[in-house]
Amino acid sequence: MRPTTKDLAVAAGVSLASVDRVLNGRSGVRKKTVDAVNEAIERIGFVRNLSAANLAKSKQYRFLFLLPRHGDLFVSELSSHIEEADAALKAEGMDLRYQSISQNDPHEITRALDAIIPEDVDGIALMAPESPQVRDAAIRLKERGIQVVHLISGQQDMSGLDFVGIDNRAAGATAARLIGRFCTGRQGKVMIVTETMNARDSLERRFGLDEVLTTDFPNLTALPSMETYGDKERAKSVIATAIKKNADIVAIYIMSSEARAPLAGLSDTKLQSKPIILAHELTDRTRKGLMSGELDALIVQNPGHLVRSAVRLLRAGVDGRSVLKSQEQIRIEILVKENLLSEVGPDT
Amino acid sequence: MRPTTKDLAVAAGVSLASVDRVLNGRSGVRKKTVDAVNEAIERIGFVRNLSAANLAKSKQYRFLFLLPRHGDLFVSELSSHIEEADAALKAEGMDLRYQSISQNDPHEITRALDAIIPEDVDGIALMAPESPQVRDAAIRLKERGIQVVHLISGQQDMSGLDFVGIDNRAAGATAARLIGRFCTGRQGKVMIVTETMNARDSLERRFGLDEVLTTDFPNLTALPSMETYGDKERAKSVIATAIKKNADIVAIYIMSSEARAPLAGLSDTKLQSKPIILAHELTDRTRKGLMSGELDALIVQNPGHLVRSAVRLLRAGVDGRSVLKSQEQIRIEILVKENLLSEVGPDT
DNA sequence: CTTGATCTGAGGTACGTACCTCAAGTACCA
DNA sequence: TGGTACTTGAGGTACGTACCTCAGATCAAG
Repeated sequence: MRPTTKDLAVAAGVSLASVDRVLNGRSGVRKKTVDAVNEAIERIGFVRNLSAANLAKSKQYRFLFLLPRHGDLFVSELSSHIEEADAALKAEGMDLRYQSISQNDPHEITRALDAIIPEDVDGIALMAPESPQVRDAAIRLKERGIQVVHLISGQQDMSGLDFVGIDNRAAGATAARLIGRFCTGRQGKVMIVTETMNARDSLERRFGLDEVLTTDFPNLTALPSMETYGDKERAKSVIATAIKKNADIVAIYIMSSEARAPLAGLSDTKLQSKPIILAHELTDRTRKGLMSGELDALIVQNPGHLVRSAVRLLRAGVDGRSVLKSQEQIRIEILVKENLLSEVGPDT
Repeated sequence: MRPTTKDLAVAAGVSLASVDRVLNGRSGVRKKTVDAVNEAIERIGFVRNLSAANLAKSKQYRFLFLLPRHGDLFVSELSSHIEEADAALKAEGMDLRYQSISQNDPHEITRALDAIIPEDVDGIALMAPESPQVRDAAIRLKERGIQVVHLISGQQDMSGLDFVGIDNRAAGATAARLIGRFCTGRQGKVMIVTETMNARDSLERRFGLDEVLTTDFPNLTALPSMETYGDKERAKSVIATAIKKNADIVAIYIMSSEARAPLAGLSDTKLQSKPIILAHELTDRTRKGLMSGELDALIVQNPGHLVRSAVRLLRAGVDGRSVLKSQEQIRIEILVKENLLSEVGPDT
């Protein structure tokens, strides 16, 4: 059997009370006693029984995800994974919820953040576009004892707040690598479409893309980023204009997580030859596109991982534990038609 | 606060003892009572407190991983992830170990399996080449009340035993897709190297590769699979012979998890133009190869996921729970230089 | 040596579930 | 109607940790 706190007390030559004081970092313990306990922990290989600890604490962790209101398909993926994680983690004392906030009004977001009180919520996972107001509100939250992590987009100055999401520079670079490889021996332009370049993730992806494209694929020239603002008609018109000016487009990179508008805009256009098309995130739309051959590859972050990673970070924050940030790095996954099905993958 | 068994008893109008009988599937309960309890569970949203349950059971799960003795780099990756998982899950009553078994002697493997007794071990994760003797020994284990899952390779007739690993047919198909895409506009041969075609995974990968290559990439012709038997010198000679016969090799697919011998065999060969090279699994060697440009892409299964998935399956087996097999599907990941770094990824 | 502050030990309760025993209840059959 | 088998309830202990109180020990400074 594994050693218990009782065994630990005996091994350290102190009382259970002192062991408790050391283990839970309470004050009023001589350094000598602390050392004795720590030494005994090492010696007998004591590991705190998490089940018992959680039970004794009978602690509930209430975490709130704040997601953009007029969400795209990827946001609905996220919310369904939140529900799933909530169900799975209920048994461990978790209570996960999500709530919609404005997509672009910093004042509304700030008001929502300021309205949150520690009595209701232990931590927040915030998915919101970058703005100084929001950043300050997040810091105020933290000062009120509420944990905050940034989800997916992140703020420019993270101010010691944690970030959950992929390295978007690397994601853009990955896209460039695939595009370059898929276009071996061809010369031409790469069209880049996104919802808005105001989003930090789009900026970083573009940066990573350019880096690899200019270095490794001089045969390809990236066009200026085009913005759809999530609007189909606008997407159609800007794309049509771009194609008229550049008949030699060989690849198209859809940078934003919402691929519907750009894909709709592309539907009835004509190019010299079928271009390579890359998009982000796995949704019903992009899955369909990949299966049918409309899309050539996807660059994806796993929404389940995002949610669970955010929860782990928030929980570590509440418990005052530190977390290896590198451990919470979200993988940049590449999907083609053939490895798409394996994407139902484990939680793990 | 969340409802407890006590609340559940009140809600169902029965005693705590009956609730316990229903929750833990004990016999001697009228259907009517069972229904009443289940109805109440739904109604009040009862979720068993896992921490309390684990504590009360004070159960230890002892799982043993059996890995091939003369393991390649990927096997060492696996064992280090087992140690990691062991440390992480100790607090939840897990005890994970691994042990080396013969790589190819079915009799020795069978002896090892038959020597395992339920007093020592609750479950086995077995990574061994396909053979009838081993399959039967695994079934005997199960009959003795020891859970068994097959890791990575799997047996032909799974006989109701669980399998943890990627869909190797799909992995081969993914490789074909990448090779085909990376060789756009080129005509030539695809060299296929593996340790041995006796392994089920190599067989299936080859099958998936051929399927996609013949359908979608008629410009590429796959050569017969070449076997290295893990030997550098042999690798050198077979590869040299193949290249002499086929100067138009445009791509090389290393199917086995051990890429060292084939890569060594390729090191001082000359081809008309630099071929595309794909390999499997992320090890120090393949990471280096990918970074330096020696390798163009990797097809990878995450060893941490494999280990945790095996543990979940074994534990579910011990607890008599069922698991959605689709939930335990291991992802087929594609790595290029740019998304390699994100591969330190989270557990979860 | 006294005083006050700091530290330690003893002992208790609580968390929610598992599992045990024993008595009492119900149903059915002969 | 009595006997038997099945079903239910009451009450208990146990798991390992957290957290509380209070008395007593130890220590440092005056």
